[in-house]
Amino acid sequence: MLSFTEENYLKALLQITMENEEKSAAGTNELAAALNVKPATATDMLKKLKDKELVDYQKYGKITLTTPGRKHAVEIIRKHRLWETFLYKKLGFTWDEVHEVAEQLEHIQSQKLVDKLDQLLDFPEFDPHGDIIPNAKGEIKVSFKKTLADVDAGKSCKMVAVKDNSVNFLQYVVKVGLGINNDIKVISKESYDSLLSIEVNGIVNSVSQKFAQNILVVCSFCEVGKACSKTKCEIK
Amino acid sequence: MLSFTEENYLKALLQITMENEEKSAAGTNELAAALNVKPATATDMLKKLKDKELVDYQKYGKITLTTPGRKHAVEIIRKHRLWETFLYKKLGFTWDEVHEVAEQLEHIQSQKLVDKLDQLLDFPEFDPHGDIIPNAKGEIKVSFKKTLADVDAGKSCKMVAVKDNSVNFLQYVVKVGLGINNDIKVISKESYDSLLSIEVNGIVNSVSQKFAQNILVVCSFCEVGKACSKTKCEIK
DNA sequence: TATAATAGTTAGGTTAGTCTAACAAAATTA
DNA sequence: TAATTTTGTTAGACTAACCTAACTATTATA
Repeated sequence: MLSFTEENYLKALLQITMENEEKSAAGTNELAAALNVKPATATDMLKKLKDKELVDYQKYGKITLTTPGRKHAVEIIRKHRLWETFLYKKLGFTWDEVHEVAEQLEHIQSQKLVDKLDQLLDFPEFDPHGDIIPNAKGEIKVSFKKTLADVDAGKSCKMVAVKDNSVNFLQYVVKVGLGINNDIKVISKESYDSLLSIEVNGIVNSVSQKFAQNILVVCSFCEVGKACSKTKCEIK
Repeated sequence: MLSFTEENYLKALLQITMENEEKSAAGTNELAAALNVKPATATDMLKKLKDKELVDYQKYGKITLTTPGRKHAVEIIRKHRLWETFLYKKLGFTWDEVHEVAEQLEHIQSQKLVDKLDQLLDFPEFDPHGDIIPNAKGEIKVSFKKTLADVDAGKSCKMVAVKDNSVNFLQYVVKVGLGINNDIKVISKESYDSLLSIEVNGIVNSVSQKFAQNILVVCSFCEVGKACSKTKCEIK
C-alpha cells in the first residue's frame, strides 16, 4: 500500500510526462516544483520509489514511471476526476471548487467505491474541466494538443478543456464568459504580444497569450474528445 | 488544522466517554487500546492535545475532552455517519462494508462537502447501524441504553442499532436474520449463561449474551430513537 | 495496611517526510 | 573547449507518530 505522499509523487510524474507529446521523462527540479517541495526531498523520494520499482531512475538521469508505477498514477487520476465529476454533478460544486476537495478524495482506498461512483455517474468520459477520465482498465485516451493560442485570427474553435485547474484561473475563465463546449471566434491577434480578441456568445473580450495557452480547443467541425479531422480542420 | 491522527484520538475519546452514561472520562490504556497503539504513544499525544487545549489532562489523571475538543470529535463522527449513510443509500454498500471506508472519508476537510452530502441524503437522522447522526449544529441526541441482553424472557422489543461495527459482528447479525427495525421476541433466557432464544420473523435462533449486549433495542411501543415511555414499556 | 497488580510515564530509539547548506554533475554559452 | 549556469545529490537536522524497556504512581486485595 502506498502512502498519500508516494501517490502524489507518482501522480505528479504522470502529469509532467503527459503534458506534451515530446516530453516523456521528468527532472528532479520539475518534480519538486510540482509538489511544492525542495529538490533534495524529491531525490530522497525517488530513491524510495525506485526501490519499490515504481520509477526508473538513476543518479542525474531522467525519471520515468515503470509500468506498475504508471498504473498506480493513472488510477489516482481516475479517482481524482471521478470525484470532481461527482462533486460537480451530484453535489452542485462549481468547477473551481472541485479540484481542492478531489485532491483529498483521490487517496481513499476502496475499489468498490470507485466502481460504484463510476456507475452512479453513468461512466463519465470527461471531468468538469474537460479532462478525460481514464476508464476502469486504466486506458487513457490521448489528450488535445491545440490551445486557443494556436488558433489564427479569423478562425473559430470550440473549447473542450482547461490546462490549469487553479481556482484563480477557473474563475477568470468564467468571468470572460467561457466554459466547456463554447464556440470561440478569434477576431484578431496582436503580432507583438499575441494578445487575442475573442468572441464568445456575441461578446468580445481580450485575453493574454498566457490565458489562451491554458484553454484547450478543437476546431468547430470536430467532436469533443476526438482528434481534428485533417480535411476540414480550421486550426493550424 | 488537525492531523488524521489527532482527529482519531479525539474521536476515540468521545466514543469512550459516550459508551455509557456513568463514565465521563477515559484512561490512557483504554484510549491506546481503542486506537491500537501502545500506552506510551497515547501519553505523548495527550500532552500534545493538552497543549492545543483539546483535552483536559494531568499526569496520572482522567482524560476528558474540552469544549472545542468535543466539538471537533462530534464533527468527525457526524462526517463518519453521513458517509456511511451515503455509501449505503446511494452506492449500494452493505452495512458491514461502510465502516472501513467511512474511517477514511471522515477526515476529508470541506464544510461544503459535508453540508451538500447531508442535503443529498435528505438530512438523515440515523446511519446504517442505527447510530444517531449529530446535526449540523453538533447536537447529538442521547443514545439508547437498553440492549437485547436486558430484555426478559417472554417480552418483545425492536432492534434500533448495533454497538459493534465490525464486519464480523455485522455479518453474523444478518445471518441470524436480524436488522434495524426488526421485532424480536425473547422466547427464553438461560439463567446459567444468559443464552437467549429469540424469534425474528417467525424464525427462532439462539444467541449468546455477548451477542445480545451488542444489539440495541427499544420496546415495541416506543419510537425508534425515542426513550421508552414509562407507562407501557415492556423492557426492564 | 502492606503488597501485588494495574495503569500510566519517561527515556531513548525508529521511520517517513521534510528542510538547509554544501557540493557535484551536466548543460549551455561565450 | 573552458567557464558559467542550471540541475541534481549528499550530509546532517527536524518533527510527527510510533515503538520498547524501565520506571513510578495508583488501585485493589490479601
